[in-house]
Amino acid sequence: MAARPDHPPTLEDVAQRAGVGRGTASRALNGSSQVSEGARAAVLRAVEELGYIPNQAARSLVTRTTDSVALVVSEPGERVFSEPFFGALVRAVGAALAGQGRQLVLSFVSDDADRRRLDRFLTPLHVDGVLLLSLHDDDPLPGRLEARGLPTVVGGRPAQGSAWVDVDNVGGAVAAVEHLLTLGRRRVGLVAGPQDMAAGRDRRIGWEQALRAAGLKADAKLVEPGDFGEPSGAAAIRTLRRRVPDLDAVLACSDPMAVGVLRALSHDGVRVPDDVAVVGFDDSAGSADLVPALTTVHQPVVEMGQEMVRLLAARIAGQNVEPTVLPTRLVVRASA
Amino acid sequence: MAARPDHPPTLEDVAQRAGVGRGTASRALNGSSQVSEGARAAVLRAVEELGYIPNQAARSLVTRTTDSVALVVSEPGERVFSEPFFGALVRAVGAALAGQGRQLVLSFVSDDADRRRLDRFLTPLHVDGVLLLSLHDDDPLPGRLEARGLPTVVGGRPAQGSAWVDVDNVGGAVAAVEHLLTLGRRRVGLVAGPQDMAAGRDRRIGWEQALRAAGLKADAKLVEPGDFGEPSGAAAIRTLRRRVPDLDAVLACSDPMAVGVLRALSHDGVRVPDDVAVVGFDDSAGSADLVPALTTVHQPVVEMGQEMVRLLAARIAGQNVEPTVLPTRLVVRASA
DNA sequence: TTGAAAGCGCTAACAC
DNA sequence: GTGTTAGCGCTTTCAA
Repeated sequence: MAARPDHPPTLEDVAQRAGVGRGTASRALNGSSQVSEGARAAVLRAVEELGYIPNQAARSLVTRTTDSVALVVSEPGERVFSEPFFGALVRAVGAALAGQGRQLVLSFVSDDADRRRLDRFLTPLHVDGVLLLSLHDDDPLPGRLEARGLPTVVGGRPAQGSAWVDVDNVGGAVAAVEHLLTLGRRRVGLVAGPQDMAAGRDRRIGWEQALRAAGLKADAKLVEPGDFGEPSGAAAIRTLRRRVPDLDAVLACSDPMAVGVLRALSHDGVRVPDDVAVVGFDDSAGSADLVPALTTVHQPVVEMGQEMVRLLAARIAGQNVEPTVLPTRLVVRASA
Repeated sequence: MAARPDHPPTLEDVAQRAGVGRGTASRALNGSSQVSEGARAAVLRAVEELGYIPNQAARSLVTRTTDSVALVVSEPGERVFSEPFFGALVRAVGAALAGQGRQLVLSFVSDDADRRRLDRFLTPLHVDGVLLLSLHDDDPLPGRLEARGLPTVVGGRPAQGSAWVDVDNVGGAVAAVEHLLTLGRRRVGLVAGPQDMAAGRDRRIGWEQALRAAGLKADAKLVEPGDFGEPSGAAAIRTLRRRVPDLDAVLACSDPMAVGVLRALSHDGVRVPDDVAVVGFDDSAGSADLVPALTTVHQPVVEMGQEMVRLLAARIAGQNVEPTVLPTRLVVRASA
């Protein structure tokens, strides 16, 4: 039983019960080697009997660490969060953090009120580090945080000057287009993503590279941008086919857009892949299941979450880290 | 400038700069009425000049509150998180919590290691309350937490004895079936969800109710369960059509399953809605956009998140709350 | 190896 | 109204 009636047991209670001083109890629990086996055993037993759980606030006050990291999602619109990609990434981050005994604090920033609130929360005293999912290019947050001495890792795009993790969008697009060319296609369209996001730009760059490398022209006519959403994919493929009647293949730069493309083609009576071959990007963990017959560029979402957490841990430990580019992988399937 | 060289300014620094005592500074910042206007202004100015940010750990240590709540996702499988529903709900919860000045701590529990870890974290000293997304029926967590004196609100299914928020799945299914009957359909199949989840069961119950109320038989032959995923929807509708050749309508109990149904029907050359009318459930925030032509039972995900947060805040404030059932809404569209 | 004691930064009770 | 002070529960010197 705890000494104080209603409160949970404190370290003092544990020490008393174990017949040692508070200092020894603390050392025993924190794995100091300067503790005799006997003392350590007594403390551990007392902990067990009392159901002692350390008070994190008290510990933080003195250690100036919190064992928690913030995952900040800095977004332009709302749509993003309902996409599978987000859930999968958060899941991976959460699991990786748990493995380090750290807590995941999730924050969204969409307006100035959010920004003000976060500005007071994102300090070295409140979190040990921050993971940033920044969807637009000119986000000032990473810089500000680093300036405060808060280790930060950016996910999804190269933020200059800070640690980041990205997937190889260029390489993925190259592989996709090469695959299409191998199939004998020569008019490969691009249902592109937004060009103010690195992911959108990089995929376009890869498409261009592969085309040029094959001696083909990366004609701007072959490109129609969307917003990563399904309807925009459907609209884009229709525009593209109207503009380029002999289009025989298309690379859709997001999962939902690929679905939109497929749906529009199917609706318009276009045979896939006979008339038009389609390759999409697998943005979510399980999209391969959603469209079983679609060849996709697989995005390693889980690995990305793990890598972000790994880099952040290193930075918290004071090490310098190199940015990571995770390889993408072309998953070839018989197109429907 | 802070007194100590490297550390961020403390309340003591603020007080000194404002020319008041630490107590007054504290009162001023916490909005006590027992502070003169002059003193308050001086403190506020000092805060501004120093860039003072309160040390939450120190505050928690004495107030025994943390201004943070845990969102625990207790899951059977992995798939769930990559579904749009999850992201939308987390988003809504995060926003609502931010409005209360509380932090969102996200935790996943899938194995025993997670359970042990959470058991040490989910205490009144670490979080003010917990929001629980429990996907299976027999989760012991809500009971344990309440026993610890930790306010808990369960989302997604009625957990007996505790506060919970659910959407009116029964009513939604009833409305869907009634709509189908109004259209003149008589053989209304059900692509059901897992029957060990309340959401799955309730939708089936609503389907039965509506059929019986119309004097029709809720034949078990008309029901084929899936796992909420798209492929299972496609498989289910095929089984159903084989078993019930004159099937003229179907209610699909999840977003992805509805998509699977539509895709299978379209692939099999079945006209929708002429041959088979389809109604789905809109589990995500934006599914209406995904399948623009599908009539759906709209699930108020955002409202659900807000309501969970609202109830939790009330419970943290010591009030008793009634469980909430959020109304669903039938969104009728011309089926494709 | 260990106990005692000094804080970490804050709130709240207590005097004035 | 306001300053002073006593802790909140923990880690970490500092002596012993």
